[in-house]
Amino acid sequence: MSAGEADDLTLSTFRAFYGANQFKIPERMGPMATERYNAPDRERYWQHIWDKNQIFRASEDHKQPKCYVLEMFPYPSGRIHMGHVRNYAMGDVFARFKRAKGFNVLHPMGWDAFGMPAENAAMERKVHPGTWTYANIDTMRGQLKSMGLSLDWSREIATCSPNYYRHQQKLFLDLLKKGLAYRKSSKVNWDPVDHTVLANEQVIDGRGWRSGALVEQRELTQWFFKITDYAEELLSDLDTLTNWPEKVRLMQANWIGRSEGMLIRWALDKDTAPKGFSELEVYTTRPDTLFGASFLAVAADHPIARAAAENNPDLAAFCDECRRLGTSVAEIEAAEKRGFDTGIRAVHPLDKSWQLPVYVANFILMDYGTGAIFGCPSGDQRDMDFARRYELPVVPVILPPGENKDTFEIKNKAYSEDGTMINSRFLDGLTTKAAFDKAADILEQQKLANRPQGARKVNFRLRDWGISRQRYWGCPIPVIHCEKCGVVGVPEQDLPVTLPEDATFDKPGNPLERHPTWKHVKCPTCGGDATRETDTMDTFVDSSWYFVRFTAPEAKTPVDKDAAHYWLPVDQYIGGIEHAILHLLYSRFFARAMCDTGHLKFASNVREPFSALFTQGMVTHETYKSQDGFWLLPNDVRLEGEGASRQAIEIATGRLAAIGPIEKMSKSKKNLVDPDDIIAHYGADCARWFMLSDSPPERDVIWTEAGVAGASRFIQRVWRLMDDIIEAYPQKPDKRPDTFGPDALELRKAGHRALDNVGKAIEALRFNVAVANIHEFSNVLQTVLTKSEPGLAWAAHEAGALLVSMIGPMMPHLAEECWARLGYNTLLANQPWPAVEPDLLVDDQVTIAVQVNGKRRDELVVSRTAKSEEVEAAALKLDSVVRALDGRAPKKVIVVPQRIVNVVG
RNA sequence: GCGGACGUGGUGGAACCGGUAGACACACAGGACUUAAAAUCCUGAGACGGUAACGUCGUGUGGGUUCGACUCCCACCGUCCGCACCA
Repeated sequence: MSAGEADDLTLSTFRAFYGANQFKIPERMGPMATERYNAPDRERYWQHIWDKNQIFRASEDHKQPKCYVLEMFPYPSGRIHMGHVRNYAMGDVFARFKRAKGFNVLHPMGWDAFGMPAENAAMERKVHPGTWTYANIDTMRGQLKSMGLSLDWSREIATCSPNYYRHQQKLFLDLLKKGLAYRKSSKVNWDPVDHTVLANEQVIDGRGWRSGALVEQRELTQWFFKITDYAEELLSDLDTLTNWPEKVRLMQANWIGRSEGMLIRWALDKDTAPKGFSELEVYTTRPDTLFGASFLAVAADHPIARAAAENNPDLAAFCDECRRLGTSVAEIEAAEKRGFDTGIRAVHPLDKSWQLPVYVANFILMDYGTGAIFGCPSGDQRDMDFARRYELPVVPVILPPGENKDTFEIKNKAYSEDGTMINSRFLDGLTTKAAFDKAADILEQQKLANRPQGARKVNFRLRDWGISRQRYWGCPIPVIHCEKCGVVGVPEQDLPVTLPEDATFDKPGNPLERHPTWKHVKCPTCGGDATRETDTMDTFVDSSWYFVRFTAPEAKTPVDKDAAHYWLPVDQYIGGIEHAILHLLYSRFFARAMCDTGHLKFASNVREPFSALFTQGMVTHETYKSQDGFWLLPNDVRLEGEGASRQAIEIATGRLAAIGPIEKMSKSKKNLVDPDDIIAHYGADCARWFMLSDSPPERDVIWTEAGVAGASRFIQRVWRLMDDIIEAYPQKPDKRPDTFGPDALELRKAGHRALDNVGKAIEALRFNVAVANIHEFSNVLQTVLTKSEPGLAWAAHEAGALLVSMIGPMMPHLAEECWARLGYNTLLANQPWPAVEPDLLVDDQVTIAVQVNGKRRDELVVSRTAKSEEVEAAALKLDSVVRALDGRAPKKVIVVPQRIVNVVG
């Protein structure tokens, strides 16, 4: 695929097609214009050519340098939306650019195909979820193909296919063997609308992320993945992800939530403790504040609370009330710190004669730490609020820097920062940190019931990942429950466990559970009657390893280790910020778990699946509302006027419609523009170009008709430029001339400068900057073309080729068409990125600014190699400088070569 | 409450490591071509004053460092995002 190599198939097909389809729009559009470029028509043609030549298939030659470019695969919801267009346009520019730079590029596409919407569709429209899903995939595949993406479609996967999920079941069984998958009974988030359990990550403000229903707490036996085993590594390895957005790393770090503290066992007073309880273990990050303690508190679900409540109806009622307390933002903010004295007394670990009350409190979480704390009101605002309400002692133990011990007073505001210890006996005078260590050391050596009283402990906020879903349209969990043998993994030769086709969706609940036969099986171990697990896996499991499967989608095992070793990690991953925690954290966990179960190996010792991540902004659009209060599609309104007098008119009724704020495109607000309409009307290149222009890719882009029309105009302009080149210089001179006139040279410089800038911009995913540079160059080309001088014929053809190469990754169809028009017999998509001639990047003459006292007064054109003294002398002679100095003598002159002169006077 | 990001013309945005702020584009205005419109081409434009040359001001606000600050430091204001009783 080297430059200049003729591609016979392409050439002959091209000529045949070209001859037969001489543009169908023959109208002359003005004196300068010839035929307009018919994008939709030509795009179909080039897509056909690329497809026929299979040029985007990744090479299996593992000796070449590789580049794995991946965009987050879509959920097949029905049709692609503008968010997809933006995401895939960006990924495609990068993939095509890397191909041109000589990499063996893997750029695959697939479908995140399991999930609730398919079941909802089944319920509403009485179609099987599979039928619905595959129909959507067909539609969306067609739409993606119409975008002209450089995808290797031979690797397409759908997670709902048994060919995919059979391997996922194998992975599950191996995780089970390794203890990384386990079952436990626990309180779970139950979505009463979707009738399913949700992961903590899927509960937002106390509501289900999909249904929006208030989540309830239920005690159920569920499957979990032991992501907490990797908490430390998942946190510390974030530091290696230097090509991830800082924001995402921070969000993950906060989510994992590491804290260093200690577990402390408090002895309970025998007379007051419930039967069977002699001690209470608490978790704290502040053992240094032990002498400021004034109470202990446990969660309502804590075993000791339950035990104490048995003989105390009032306490039992209080605990019930705590459990009912919601977790939504408003409820937490409104909730006061409340507690109930259990009557139990605990012995202070550093003073046996000191007893503290044990409360049940509504602000203690059972599933963090040990579900029990000691309260130090002076050092924690919650404890302070609690102490004031129940009139417990408030003893300041930390003196803030700069405060005086004798005058320092603490009112109702706790001080939780560092300082010097006070009122803390043998810790007095120490710094917070030293006091922490001293208290911790003592407690670790001190014994309570023959065991150390305290132990340093790192605690994480991260919980294990609950993956059980009581749904049909997901990957079946491959286990069998036998009364005699317990939980038995499905033998490998019986995989895949497939979903029954004849499930019913007419009522809520799990169709697998109520299926008459599916779950009744024989136990693989003892042969007795047993039942299948009817839960399916969270769909986030499917997307946690699909990028691995792409490296060898036909492999008989889940992973072809050689292929994975070659291709992974993904070199550039692109997707929405909404996956900052869920998908990206799960995938990082999976990569490690797959390594530890022997499925995967990485070339590096860092087990990160995505070495660079880019999170693109959303596509937004104005909203419109009719006078009846209904949202209107952009297609349903006509816009008139501009500025303050701009107004929208509802086409159907002719009535005025309200123009609302610019928001993310969504079905609910109806501010949608269908990519199909745009592609059919303007072409895919236009949609792509618009998406890449102007807005920096990480920020939101506002979709406007005017912007699209502008992009379309640029396409026609490039097309005319090719006409102009060919018209002015029908033949590209074979030999490069020895000399170039000033304009020809200027054109060459502009071309190579642009080439350099555009390459760097694409590499850094700064597509808007690349677009600006291309505009700038095309402006130069257009001006210079009207001149006539030595070397211009050659330079013009070079410029044409450069321009076309530069737009190639962004508008591949137009570029391919122009490439052919310029007379090349090859596919541009197979051409290498042109080499920059470094000599052309430097100018002999440079323009430097001249400042007087930091204020720009003039500019000076000097030789690039001019000496500072010469520049200084020239600057001082300038009229403007003399005037600005107003007779004063310059005190100092600063000359920054090739940049600026500043005269201080 | 905690954490983070951002703030530049009418608009989207650009500006390398502290060195000519506003590249490029959209919208706008004027002109050319046209019977006309569309399309295309040319020209103009940060604000204020001035016919102009030119001057003053100008990157959210106030200070600081520097010969020089959109860029670095401090304080504040505003907008957006994430987390949230995590001991």
